[in-house]
Amino acid sequence: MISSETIGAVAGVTSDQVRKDLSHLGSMGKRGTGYAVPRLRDALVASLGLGRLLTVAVVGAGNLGMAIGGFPDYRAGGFAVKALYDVNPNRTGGSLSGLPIRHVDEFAADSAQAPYDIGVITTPPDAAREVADMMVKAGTRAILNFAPVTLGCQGEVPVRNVRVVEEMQILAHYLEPSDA
Amino acid sequence: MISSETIGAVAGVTSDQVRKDLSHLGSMGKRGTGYAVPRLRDALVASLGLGRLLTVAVVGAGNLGMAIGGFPDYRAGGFAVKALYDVNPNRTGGSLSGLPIRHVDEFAADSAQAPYDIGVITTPPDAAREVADMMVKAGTRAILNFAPVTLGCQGEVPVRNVRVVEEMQILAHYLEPSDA
DNA sequence: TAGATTGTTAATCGATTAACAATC
DNA sequence: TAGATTGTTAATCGATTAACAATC
Repeated sequence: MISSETIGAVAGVTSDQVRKDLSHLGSMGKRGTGYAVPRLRDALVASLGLGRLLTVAVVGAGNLGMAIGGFPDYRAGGFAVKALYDVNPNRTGGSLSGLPIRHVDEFAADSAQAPYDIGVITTPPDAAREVADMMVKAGTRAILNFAPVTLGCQGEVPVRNVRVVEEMQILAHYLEPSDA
Repeated sequence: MISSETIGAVAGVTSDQVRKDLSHLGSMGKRGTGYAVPRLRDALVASLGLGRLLTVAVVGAGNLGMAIGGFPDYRAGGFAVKALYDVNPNRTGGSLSGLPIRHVDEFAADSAQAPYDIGVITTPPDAAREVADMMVKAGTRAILNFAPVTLGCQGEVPVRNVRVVEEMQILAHYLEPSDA
């Protein structure tokens, strides 16, 4: 058993917040005693859709793309990297540590049955927007953009129903004004 | 000149929001005509501290670290990658496309004069928390964590004054519950 | 003057926090 | 019963949106 107080202390939020959030799952706790951990975990897994690995496609088989897609450390923890895509036929067709490297033209067909949960963009900046549009059209559920360019809200396909994480760009906003 | 209406249309927000936000800079606009672009830009640059490049240090000179730190595309756009750090003496001492590869023990001393704006963690997961603590102690202003591990709010040094971007982990939260 | 657009005040909305009756 | 802790309702807070007088 665990109390909302304990969960809050561990997570760095208030017990009120924990109870409020958990109440969305229904009445999971027992008054006077707290929450049964196994039952709570099962309910969270079911609610958040963590019962399966999130599928990942990496587009851009350059150094960054291969580093993210190809190495074991970055293939752990709830994510299943399914394929690496590139536009250059010289790079495609083979595989990298068991990860197939496919031509970017095959992305849509590969997505037809089951869209990717996460599309990672590791192309040069001038190709990023085009790739993002392609992913949106193919039903990719989230886009993580590592190309040093802001995709923003313009483009052929409006980015809706898809969260675009503008990596470095967004980070800059977190910084306080320069003291220099 | 540009109006709040036009800025809002481009940025995808309402004109009210634009005016509200810009009012923090003081009275920059002219009623009836809008905002003078050069004056507005200057005020934004001054306020957001964009007058200089944000300095970046990458810790972990593995494939990912070298891809992010060493290649031109990822060194553009307002960021100046200053150094790559690693714990393995066999990897340190040299340079990668002009970027010095230094031993991680030198990080604190290198930060003493001018702390890094952004510290990028590209180590294996079991070293990430230790590196984050080191960065916080050294005054690093923001941390971008690429190690597939959640740094969270625990650790030797509480993470204060520093935004930790939990890469893949945070992204998962953006996804809606699985439909599978 | 008349049309346009700002800057600010008021209203709305949602999320967080506080409080507490319910109840284990 | 008495202490503990939930689940929910009310209060607070901040941010977004609406409205409009000021004024270019």
